[in-house]
Amino acid sequence: MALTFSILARGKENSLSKNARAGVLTTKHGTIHTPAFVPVGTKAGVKGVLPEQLVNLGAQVVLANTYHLYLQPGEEVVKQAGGLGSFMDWKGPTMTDSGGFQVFSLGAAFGKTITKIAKGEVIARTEEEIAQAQHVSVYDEDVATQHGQLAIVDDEGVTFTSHHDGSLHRFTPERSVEIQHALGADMFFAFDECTSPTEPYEYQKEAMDRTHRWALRSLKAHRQNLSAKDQSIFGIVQGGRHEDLRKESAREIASMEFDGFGIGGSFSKEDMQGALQAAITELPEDKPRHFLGIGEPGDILNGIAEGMDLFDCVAATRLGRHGTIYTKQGPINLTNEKFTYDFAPLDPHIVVPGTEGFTRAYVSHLLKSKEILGQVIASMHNLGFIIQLVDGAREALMQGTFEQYRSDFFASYY
RNA sequence: GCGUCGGUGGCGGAGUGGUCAAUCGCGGAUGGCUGUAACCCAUCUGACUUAGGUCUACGUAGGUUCGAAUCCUACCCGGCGCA
Repeated sequence: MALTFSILARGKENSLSKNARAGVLTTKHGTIHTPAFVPVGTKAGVKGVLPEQLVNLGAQVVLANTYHLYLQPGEEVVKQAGGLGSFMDWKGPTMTDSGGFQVFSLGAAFGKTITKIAKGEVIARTEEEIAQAQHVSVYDEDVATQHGQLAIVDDEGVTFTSHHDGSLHRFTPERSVEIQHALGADMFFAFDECTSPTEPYEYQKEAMDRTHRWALRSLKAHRQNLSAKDQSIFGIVQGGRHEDLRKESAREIASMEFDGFGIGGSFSKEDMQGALQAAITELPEDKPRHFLGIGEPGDILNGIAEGMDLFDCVAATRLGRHGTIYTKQGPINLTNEKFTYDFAPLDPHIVVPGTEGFTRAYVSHLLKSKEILGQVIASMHNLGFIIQLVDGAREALMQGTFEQYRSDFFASYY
């Protein structure tokens, strides 16, 4: 077994967080205490933060991306380097995402304002809009350009136009797994289709069924490659915001012999909790669960409450680079004028190793003057904030005080 | 002193008779960002405003014209060249 998982503590019976758990996940490259936050290093590098600093911040595992590394530098380079961890000099456990998210971000979501989390009311597209969108059975080379998209889905796989040079590339579940074997992460995901919440029910169902078939193909491709037996594969639950589909998807994916499970999709904020609850009840207790692409501090605590174990999210580093830092009182945008003379610590209520001596005024200055150090400090701060938040949640679960911990957080964070 | 080129909004720099409160870039303000096409993107950036407009503006002062940042005259200031 490439991976073992055991649960050490659970949320209190009859509490809102009775499904929460704290556990230990072991891989060939080390142990992960869960719940855990997984910093994202899409292209085999967490933007702005050295591996050594990640360790100091408390990071236990990092996640990279198949699509991006396949395009650059190519999986063969990573393979010859000795695998992802060796390539980037990260000594702990690693994960890779399958490229399924790029089906969405370069496909239906391309050039749109809609992203991982949709804002406000989600309105299903009209039949006309759907007809014009990316769903075709036979790939037409001009379709992508025509509709301003870089990814086109069909039943067999996805055709991408490289965002680097416009060249055409093809991903199938088998190909994604093959690349992920070359990347060699301890844990990786089955190839899936992440859908837009604006898609109607019928399409969510169709995409979900396709994701299930792809899951089976991903799993089969993985099990057939005995040289990859140190790697673990996670299946991904889809189903959009519909609770019945989420349930069905979770049941279906759970019936397959995956080592762990991911919950994917693009949500509107209001639908997230419901979709999560619907899926989780169908997942086996004894395997790790990863909430893909989530999230913001509050979303993570809510995910933990529902029983999720792993979280990855680009928000911490992206927000940091763009000038926003997390504080116990909520996020603040350090580039705002009001921080020019604010000589307080970034967040007076926490200590993030490596950034504890910097003032808001200083980092504000660095960010506004576009000094790269500002982005580094803000990214480190945000990663440290999230990791400590999750560490605290794990601690609270062990102590039986998680519900209190969560409500304390929401009482001051807004 | 003569000649010549030029003086435009915080800065750089377009515009060279009406469609100009004036393209664009920088700077500034604010917002966005949740499996990273993301050191990115969006909006605003003369004043007042009942948000439709109103007023003051393209070195200064006059003038031509229905109409001038744009044409003419004088002056002031700057670069360059010659004395």
